Amino acid sequence: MKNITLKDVAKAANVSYATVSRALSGSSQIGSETRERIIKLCDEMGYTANYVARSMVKKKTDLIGFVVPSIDNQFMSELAYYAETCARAHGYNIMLCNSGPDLKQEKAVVKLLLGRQVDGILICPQSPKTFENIQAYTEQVPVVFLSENLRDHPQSYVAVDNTKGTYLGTEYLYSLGHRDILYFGQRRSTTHQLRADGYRKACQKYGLQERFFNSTYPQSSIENGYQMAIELFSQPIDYTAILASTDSNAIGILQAADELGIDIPGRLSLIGFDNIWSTSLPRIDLTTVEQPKHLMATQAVEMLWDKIENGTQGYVHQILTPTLIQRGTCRKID
Amino acid sequence: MKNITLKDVAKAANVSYATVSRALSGSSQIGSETRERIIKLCDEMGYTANYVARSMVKKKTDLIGFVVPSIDNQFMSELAYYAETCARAHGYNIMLCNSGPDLKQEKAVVKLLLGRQVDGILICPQSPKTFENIQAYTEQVPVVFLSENLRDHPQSYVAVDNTKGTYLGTEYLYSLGHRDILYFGQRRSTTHQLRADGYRKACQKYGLQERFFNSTYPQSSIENGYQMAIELFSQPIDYTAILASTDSNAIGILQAADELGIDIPGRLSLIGFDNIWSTSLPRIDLTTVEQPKHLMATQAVEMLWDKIENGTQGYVHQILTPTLIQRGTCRKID
DNA sequence: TTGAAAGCGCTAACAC
DNA sequence: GTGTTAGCGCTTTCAA
Repeated sequence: MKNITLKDVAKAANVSYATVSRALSGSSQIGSETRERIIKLCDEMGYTANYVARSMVKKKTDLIGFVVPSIDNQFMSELAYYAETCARAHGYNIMLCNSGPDLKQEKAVVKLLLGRQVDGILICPQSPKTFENIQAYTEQVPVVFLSENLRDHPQSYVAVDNTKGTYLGTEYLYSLGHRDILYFGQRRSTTHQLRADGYRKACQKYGLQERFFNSTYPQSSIENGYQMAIELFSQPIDYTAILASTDSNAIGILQAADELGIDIPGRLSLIGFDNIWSTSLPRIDLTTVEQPKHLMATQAVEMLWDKIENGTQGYVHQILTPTLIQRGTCRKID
Repeated sequence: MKNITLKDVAKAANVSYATVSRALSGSSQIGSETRERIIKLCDEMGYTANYVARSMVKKKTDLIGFVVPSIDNQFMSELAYYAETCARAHGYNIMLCNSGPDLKQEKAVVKLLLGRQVDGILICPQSPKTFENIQAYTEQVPVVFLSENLRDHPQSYVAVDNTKGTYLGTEYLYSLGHRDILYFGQRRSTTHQLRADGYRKACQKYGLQERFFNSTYPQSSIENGYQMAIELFSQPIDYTAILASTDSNAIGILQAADELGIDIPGRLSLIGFDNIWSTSLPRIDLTTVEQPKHLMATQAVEMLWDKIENGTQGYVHQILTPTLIQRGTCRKID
């Protein structure tokens, strides 16, 4: 299994190994006939360039670290797909790391990635504390944060306009005739605060009463959404629609409603947020606010790419526009 | 942003840089007092070992290539999660590559990974042709195939016992009183042939008539399942249960049945295969055959690990046992 | 126990 | 246009 190196090829071609290197790198400093002869020879000998050695001298690995709390999360895996594809198109490869469940591990993987000499890091923060958690490293390598709003932190990130998203959702419910809309969400993260803000703004605009139901669980999940919804539904339902802060929460609400015989959308309209893939399943068919995942991932990669290739300094906060996906969980009322 | 190297630390510590290397690698060839002094110093100076340089001399990168058709596929992303976690626990990192949609790209990414000097490759084949497609490379680096049966190919793989899975499903339907069971599946891949076999075996065992409905689409997906189901349901339904070859197909069937007012499980029982996460959604609640994803991924990583660390030759076909997940889409009949 | 030095495979600056 | 050579940051003999 001995690897064929540049030297081997050089020997076979009877040239110095710098010449082989030139032929392969497409340098202009070489005779086209020599070049072709060498390229052909490399092919015949089954030579594969050693990227590690190249990285060594170039001080550049063409590697991007991709850090997510958990790649099996639907939202993350979609982002990962687009990010990997886009990165590879730019000549970069992805090193994948799951950062969950705690800040310690998140920090550890970022450090590890640094040791691997990645040219940049793309990170979906696992918590609002992530920024501070890895601050020591963000000075050593270009980093772009993805999917979480960092608000005014001096770091580049790409996220959706969360406030606009919930505003859109609320407005849509209003246009359908709903006047009593409940916001169902988490308290903790910045993202959730921004989403609550959008709801609040729309309520003010349309003169609706603000009604919050805040989950005591820090993480949004189907299970948590379900538990909270059961609690919610034990009280009188004096509203006609629910705006959930995430699709997971919304699906949990759906489950609770099904069990309790509360018809959605007959009795209650429901809107989620994220547009994860499952929401489009026929039996779920959840009306929701879409995060433009393809665009988010692509923009994040290109932002990072720009930092790496051009050494662009400073930071940019890229806020993408969400769109409402109308499906079957909302109905018009009078 | 100048990186601190061994040399810098050595200079500061007033020792040769070999000594620093020894201190860090936990060599016994060093005075414990020197070691501690150096380790402390490394910490203070914020030294991070350069993995690329180490790889260079060790001729080992501690990197595993992970190739999947598309990471946003639920099944794949679950495997990826477990694989990454397990690999990292063994000191390896994952380079992620999407191989879809064609064999050309699959081959390209494997070649790329080789150039990256990965120590091994874990691959979820995108087609039965994958084996031949990348054969040129499987001699150059340890490779473990994941999730597809390669049958008698002389390559290591980890897969579920597909035949047993459908056998289990058929048997379960039989135990529920079903005597007319339709198998709904793809033709192309080995996996699907094996799944069809399991159905066939169970039919023979229990004296049932074999009834196949084969999709003309090569890929299983909700959309394809739906289209085929619409076609299927345009003919008389003279069976009481459907055994679908995948969860995606099953969910497509569910959609078609919903639209046509065919009650599941009232009129028709339905079983899927894979137990992808969506099947557990409250409104889907699909009875299905589980592939032990955690075990599959872990075993595959450890198999690869064994090949890498111990240079284990030969190949092993690891066939894992599927289990039936009873949920809400099957009912007892008389 | 420590230091000196070779070399991993490659790129790039410098000669010719 | 092509060859020579000096490293990139590290591990690992070999000497001391």
